[in-house]
Amino acid sequence: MVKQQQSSSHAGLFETVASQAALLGSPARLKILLLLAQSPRSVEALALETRESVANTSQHLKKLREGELVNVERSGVSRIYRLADERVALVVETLFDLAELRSTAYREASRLLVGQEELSPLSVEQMRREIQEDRAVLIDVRDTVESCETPVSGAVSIPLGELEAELIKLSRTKTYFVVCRGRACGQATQGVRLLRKKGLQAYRVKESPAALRLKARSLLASKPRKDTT
Amino acid sequence: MVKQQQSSSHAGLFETVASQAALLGSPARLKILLLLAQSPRSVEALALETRESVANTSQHLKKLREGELVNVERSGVSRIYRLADERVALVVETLFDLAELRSTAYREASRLLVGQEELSPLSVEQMRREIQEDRAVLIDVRDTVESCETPVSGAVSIPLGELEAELIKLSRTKTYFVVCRGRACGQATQGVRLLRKKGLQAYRVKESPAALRLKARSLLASKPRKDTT
DNA sequence: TGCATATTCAAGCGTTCTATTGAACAGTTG
DNA sequence: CAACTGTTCAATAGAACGCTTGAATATGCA
Repeated sequence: MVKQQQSSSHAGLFETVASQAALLGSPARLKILLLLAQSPRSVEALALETRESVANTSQHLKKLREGELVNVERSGVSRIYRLADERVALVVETLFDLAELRSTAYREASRLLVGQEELSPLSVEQMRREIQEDRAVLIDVRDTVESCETPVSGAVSIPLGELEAELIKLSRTKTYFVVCRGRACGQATQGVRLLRKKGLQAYRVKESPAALRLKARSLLASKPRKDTT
Repeated sequence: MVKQQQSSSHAGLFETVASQAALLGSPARLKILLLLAQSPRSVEALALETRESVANTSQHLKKLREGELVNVERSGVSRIYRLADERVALVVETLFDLAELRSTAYREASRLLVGQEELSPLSVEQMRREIQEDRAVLIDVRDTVESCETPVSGAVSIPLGELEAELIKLSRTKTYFVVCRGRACGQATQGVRLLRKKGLQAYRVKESPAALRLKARSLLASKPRKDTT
């Protein structure tokens, strides 16, 4: 038995937050947001990459638009959607963090897709130091479109498809960190396996480019260092 | 037209994240989580404070339990629910951040409930410095149960109901920062208005106790200072 | 043992959500 | 102007959701 207490929310504060949070409660929309976090895309492109119908994708985008999470602009015959704010990507990332922390179902699914042994044992700060001191190289295996639109500072762009051909140029004395779209993307794992098959020391970076950008910024804020790249 | 690209999610990675995110897409559950972020509570207490039926509250809690966001333990005749992890509170806080950033509806609702002019113009770090150097006092106006369970480091606990009686003891030369449950809670605003009516310089702290704890920790990590309190 | 209390369960009802289908609506290009 | 393309809209069926009601379960206490 507890004494009653004014809930102090006459207005729809919780309702507005919930309606935006509910937008993140659909796999289809999470996929869309993850893709938009890499680079702007047309409806058709999103539909193709999420394997959903165009109409369905358009409807999801409509909701995301109404929820002020994405913006549209016309470009010729198509409409290009983009995240309304980089911080939207970070919130999505936070949800993946949460699932990793607190959902056994997620961890099982993740084990199947991404593997564990490829993960980098180093923190982002440690990796960054290794890279800055030339003992390691950070490879971004995403499409060039994506790595141009949302570049990872200090990373070399080698799309996964070209990685095998580039292997010959890689130094055997360095450590390789591989980054892709983030947790829910298997590309980095594939890249790591490719590198390891050639005897190179390679690890997967768990964080998404957006999260890396944020961390880089806060690292710079707390202890400024000279920028490589 | 974009070249097709393996979506690389055979397993239900997005589905698992979405199912957890969907839990946060309901106002009733957000209220529950906000309350649990302050202190553990029984089903009945939660039902009373959220003004929902007990059965309904129980069902929401069941979902939250299945989603591994809360834990239960028996205590005599009632069952006490608590957040499974402090980081769950931070994710909820993040969603409120997002709404504040990106939902005009939220900002309107917030203006009605919480007011703007009471907000502290200082960052958390600045406030903490003021407090450590004795120019300011941080007042936690939550119930003593809550302020004991999730204390705010450096804060004095004066429940809102007792604030008026305590006014006489407050120094006129100091600045007062008032903290409550966070963004969606009007108590701090009421406290600030009370203090200002007496001519004291007072501001509302937007962050929740959980967020303050996190920030305090990372501040300590980056530039260690001696701990007051 | 039996009653009171706190919580959960089961069923039901109205609403909302997702994905599908087919049509409508621009802009673009010949 | 007409054909085409990319996108949105409208209508729909099926599932899921949120809340209510009433009953069932389990613990504490006389």
